[in-house]
Amino acid sequence: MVSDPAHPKVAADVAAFAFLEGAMQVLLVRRRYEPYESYWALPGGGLHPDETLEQAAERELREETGVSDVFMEQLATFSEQDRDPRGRVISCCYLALVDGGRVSLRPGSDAREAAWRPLEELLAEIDRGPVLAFDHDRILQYARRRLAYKLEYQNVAWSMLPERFTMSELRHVYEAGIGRAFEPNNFRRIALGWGVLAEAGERPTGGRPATIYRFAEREPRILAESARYRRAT
Amino acid sequence: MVSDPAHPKVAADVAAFAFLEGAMQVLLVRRRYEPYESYWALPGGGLHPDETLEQAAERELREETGVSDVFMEQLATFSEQDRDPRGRVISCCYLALVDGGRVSLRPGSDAREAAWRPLEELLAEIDRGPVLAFDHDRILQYARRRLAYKLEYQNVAWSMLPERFTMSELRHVYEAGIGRAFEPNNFRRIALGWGVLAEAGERPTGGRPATIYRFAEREPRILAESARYRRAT
DNA sequence: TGCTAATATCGTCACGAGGTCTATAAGTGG
DNA sequence: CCACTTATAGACCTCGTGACGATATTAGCA
Repeated sequence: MVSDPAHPKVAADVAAFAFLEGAMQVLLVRRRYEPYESYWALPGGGLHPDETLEQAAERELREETGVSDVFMEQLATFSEQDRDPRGRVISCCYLALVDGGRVSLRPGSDAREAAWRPLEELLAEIDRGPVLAFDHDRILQYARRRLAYKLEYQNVAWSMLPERFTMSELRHVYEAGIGRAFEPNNFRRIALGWGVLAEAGERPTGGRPATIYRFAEREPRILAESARYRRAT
Repeated sequence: MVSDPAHPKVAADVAAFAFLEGAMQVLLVRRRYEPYESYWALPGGGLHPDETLEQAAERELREETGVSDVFMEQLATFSEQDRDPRGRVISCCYLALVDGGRVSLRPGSDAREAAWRPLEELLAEIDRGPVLAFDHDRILQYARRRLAYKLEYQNVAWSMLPERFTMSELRHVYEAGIGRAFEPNNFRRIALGWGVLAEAGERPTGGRPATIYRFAEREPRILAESARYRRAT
């Protein structure tokens, strides 16, 4: 497969995250073919002529894992010459946020299997040495930083939660995505201050029942302006 | 110029900003050839086989405008099928910050001329209708948002200032880049609080002389953590 | 029925960042 | 000597938010 260097191969890869079993998980596929045969990798593949990069990312995610209809945002484009041993491949990477309880994994033809892997464990493993195919270790680290930032900045957590959830569940998503424990009461006060949560009943918990919330608007919205050295009168 | 759709043409474009004559300016080139002949556009061009996208952005900026050795950061990749009438061209766009007093413009072979254009006026013109070639109107709007965010987030203003500057000059860069007036005393207190400014003499101003500052470190650094719902003990 | 444990929710305090405003310092030109 | 300009400095106040304890509501159990 020789490629005209003026027209390199272009691909889209996806770092998809979900909150499952109390931890943040990333969606990986096991490669069926060379190169990196049997390695784990981020789902992704070549751009088709009739689609945008975002459409390619959605299609590859659907084809390789069965996951569709999720929040997606462009991350960055990676263009190092040696990132693919087959030749020049430029990869535009996307961040996807998935409600893990809503989707079921169906590995596609290019993948032996698709699976959620705990993010923290995987990142710790990567710190000790290469794990994923291609430059996907680096891409995953990049995606993780963006995930943390995105959660603090916009109300995108609804993408990773069922329709109805408790304040604890919301907090757990934030704690897992940002990688830090939060004071429950402070988190609660601030989350309610966003003005995007609506009450939707109660749920027994083994202790005092928890209020159930839903997102009043399932559209991305800036949660907090960075309010530095505000304007003069 | 027919292109294999599986291997589209890949280009890098640059939105370069500088603070000149009291206003934020963006660097444009006037196109010499079709399509969009004689239109103003962002500097940019096709990726060479032996370079990364960032290297291509630097090279195109240097070749078309004479500007080199500037702060550069990837913005986003645009892949709409119809963004170039010649066929499928995917453009990876970069944000560049330039010290306008340090560089001199030298238009290259692909450009009739290169010029700084006042950002606010240009954006107002864009609001009234298409102005730049291709989808560069949209890319410029995207770049402007990133510029504002970047200034608040990291100490990248040194890229747009001479070695030595006064607090007023620094504030003017922020006001022009973010598009808002700041209370001088607040700005001063907070800028000094960053801990990255060092005093370097005085300069007469027509009133009380201004303290001259320089950046103690000319490396990107986070200025303010987003401190929301901090961790529990 | 009491007691404890567990979980969620609520109230309060303190501190610091940042806004507003006023005062002072140090030049220029009448 | 005074008015004017520009930069710098201090005082004060509000508000967001981190820290911590108190209260509400269930289950389990003797």
